[in-house]
Amino acid sequence: MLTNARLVHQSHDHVRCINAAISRAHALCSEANVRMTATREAILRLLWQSHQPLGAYQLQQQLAKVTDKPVAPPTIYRAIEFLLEMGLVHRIPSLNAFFGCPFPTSDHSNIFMICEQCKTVAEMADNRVNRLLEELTQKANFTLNNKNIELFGLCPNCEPGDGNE
Amino acid sequence: MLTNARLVHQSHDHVRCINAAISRAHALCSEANVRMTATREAILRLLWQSHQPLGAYQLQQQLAKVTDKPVAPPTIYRAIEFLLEMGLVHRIPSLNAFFGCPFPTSDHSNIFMICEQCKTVAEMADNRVNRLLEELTQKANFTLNNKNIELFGLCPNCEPGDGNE
DNA sequence: AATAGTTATGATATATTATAACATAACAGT
DNA sequence: ACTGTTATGTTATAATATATCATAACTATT
Repeated sequence: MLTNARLVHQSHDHVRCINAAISRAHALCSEANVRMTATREAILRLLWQSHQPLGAYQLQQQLAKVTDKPVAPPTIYRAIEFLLEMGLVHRIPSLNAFFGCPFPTSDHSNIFMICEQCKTVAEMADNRVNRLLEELTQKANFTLNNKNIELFGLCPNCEPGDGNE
Repeated sequence: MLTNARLVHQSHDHVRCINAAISRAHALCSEANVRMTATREAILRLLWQSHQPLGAYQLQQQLAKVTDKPVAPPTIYRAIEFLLEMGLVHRIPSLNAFFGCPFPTSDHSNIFMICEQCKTVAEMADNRVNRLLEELTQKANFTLNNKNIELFGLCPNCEPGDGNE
């Protein structure tokens, strides 16, 4: 099982998170011979600001603060589209929101743990889940191409009883 | 494992599907002391017309055909909200669309198999999946409340090689 | 059956999310 | 410098969803 849950749910040096993600992104792009432009990097950076996903229009607002000139929705969506294609970000359909993928190089059979209170998203990949779903869909003669597994609940920080601080 | 995959993917007496769903719905509502009104029934019926999910505005159009007077979006969304709460329909977030739940009485740990070609949705519930996800989330100290598991691929009818007809 | 309380719908407006279409700019290779 | 490609600007609009206030329908009790 591969997960960033510990990282997401505990306080950590998030600047390193961001920088690591950005440099990974640059590496992936130059490898793929595609351009990590200023806009794209800015958006990716914003999506890494926290572990909470952001909507396109939130991104637009945040971007307006950071850069000088405002940017229209299509630009935002184009950048997002690019980042999605490169596997650098994920979209959470139930939230209409996006966030930086912590494992851009691994295959994307991803499971998202979405905290209903603080909205942070942690990610998980697990082969047993993959195998099980593969088995079940095969029984139904369904050819599985893609998954979106959204788990809603409370992260350790928002769980009243415990507390992880 | 509980699934309606066979039913969805094979030709069957769909009028019975619909009627069964509607009478189950009535039963559930009278049991819960809530009202299955004409609008709500009409929408539920539309959502059962096929095994393809419908968006709110599609429902609005379809409803306009069936009934005489047109109905505004809030009415549609309110009916949907009610049906969702009663567990009679599901929303597929990636599609912004809704469809009739085949197992309104069972618990809703549901897995959706969405055909990328014909758009039909079959549903599945499986305890192994539930247990596995419970186990994984526990390891991450995440309290699991709800799931949305969307599987994208090809149903047997749309799979080129095979064919199930 | 009149009344009051609750629940459902009508109606209007508007918020939110996403894309179409066409123009311009920046870049990459010759 | 020129050309083709890729990225962004700009404007408009489509598609999805909700807020708000008014009216109607139902329910239970007098």
